[in-house]
Amino acid sequence: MSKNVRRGCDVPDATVLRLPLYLEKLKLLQAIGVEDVSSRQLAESLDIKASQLRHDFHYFGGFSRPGRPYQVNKLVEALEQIIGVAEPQPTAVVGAGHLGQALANYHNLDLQGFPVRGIFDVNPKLIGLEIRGQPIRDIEELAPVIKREHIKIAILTVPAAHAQAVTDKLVEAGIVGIINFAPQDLKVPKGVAVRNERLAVGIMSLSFKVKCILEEQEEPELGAE
Amino acid sequence: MSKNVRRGCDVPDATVLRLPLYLEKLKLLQAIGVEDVSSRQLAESLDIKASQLRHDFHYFGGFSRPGRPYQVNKLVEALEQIIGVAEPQPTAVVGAGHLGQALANYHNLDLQGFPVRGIFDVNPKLIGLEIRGQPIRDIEELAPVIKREHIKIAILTVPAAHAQAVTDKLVEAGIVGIINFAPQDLKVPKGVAVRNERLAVGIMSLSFKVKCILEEQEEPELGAE
DNA sequence: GTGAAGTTGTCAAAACCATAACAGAATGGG
DNA sequence: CCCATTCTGTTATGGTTTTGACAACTTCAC
Repeated sequence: MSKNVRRGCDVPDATVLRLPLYLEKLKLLQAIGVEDVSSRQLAESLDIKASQLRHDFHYFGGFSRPGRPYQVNKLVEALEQIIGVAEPQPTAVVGAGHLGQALANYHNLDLQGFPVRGIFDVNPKLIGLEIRGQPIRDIEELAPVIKREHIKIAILTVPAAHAQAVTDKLVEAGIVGIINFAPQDLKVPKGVAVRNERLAVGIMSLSFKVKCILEEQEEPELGAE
Repeated sequence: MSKNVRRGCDVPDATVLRLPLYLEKLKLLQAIGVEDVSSRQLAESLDIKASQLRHDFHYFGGFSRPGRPYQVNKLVEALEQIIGVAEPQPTAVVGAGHLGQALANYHNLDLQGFPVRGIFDVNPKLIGLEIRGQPIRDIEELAPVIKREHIKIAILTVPAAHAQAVTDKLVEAGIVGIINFAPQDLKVPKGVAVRNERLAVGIMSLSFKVKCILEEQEEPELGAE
């Protein structure tokens, strides 16, 4: 009977990627005072199938009972718990170049539950500068600040050449999750999660589709009929 | 015999997402003078299976002959052609807030084949300011500049509330691909591709995994044995 | 020349994910 | 009370992607 053991991990990646979308939309509904929502309504507003939504939720056990629609408040609470943003997750921004500063300024991060509690760089010209109340600190202060503020998640925006070295420091300091904006694969030990956010990948995959669209428009009569 | 018709589109998304990674790694090899590379070598350096790499390449026809490893130069050229960056793709940045400015400054975009040829905003305080040689222009100039510079791809970094309205203008002006950083679904006509880059989705899916890791570490003895 | 080692292109099997289908439960109207 | 409707949880079906397997080919050593 090892079925009950599953506490809610070992869920397909594809499902995990959708959870934030569900939460986002539900918070919106909550904000305008909607109390109940059916899987069909919610799914349609996200342009997915209702069965997929229910299937996704099913990994975490029932959020409602058959016959009753979902209660927005309960669902928001449950998703926050599942995603891990029921409590705010203090976050560090490592690398205070243009992108790092932009992210530290992005107050939506705060709203979503990821307040920035530390900004770091090596450049002496940047150190001391304040962004939304947080000073840019010398990267040497990484470990103490991370421990003091109980930071588990870091946003890495340093140049690719330094990414691995800084990552090692982050892991050493106790960071468990890293969002990597550097075009560089990171090696981390087991027990640390990395998510790569590569702008170049995104724009190139878009470029591929753009090229396809333009080619199709040029020769629309080719092929069948 | 409609098999030869396939010019290289209708490829799985998952494959398209990997093409930039292949190209990136191959350019690196090229830079250090490597001439040949086998599917195994290349795959290992990207932490994927060699069979998957060959399978991906297979969508576009053979890049080599059985028995011979791939020639780095030819492969780079072929991938650039496929992705559509054989020629530089002039790109617009729409929304010159913190993120927009950071992206306009990100010179890696240039290197990857996406030179910024237009930066736009509505804020009069920003208009006229220069970023890497490009002035921030009034958003009213969108259409003429896009046409003059033959821009097909736009990076959208405006607030969510304005995202759809600006998108409509972009489409009207002839944009074919949009990278959307706003947490807002965009409606576009057929013939326009959109790629969403949502930081919130990334950080939340990471948060989920972090939560799982921390829970596992707390109770590692539960379950089997 | 011949065999061994290594390679690609290609197809088949396995794993994974999305969609559809349906049983059981709640609600509301008559 | 009872039926029609609506809903979820759950399982089955269908499709896509990943992985494995192998034939055909090239190179190199001997």
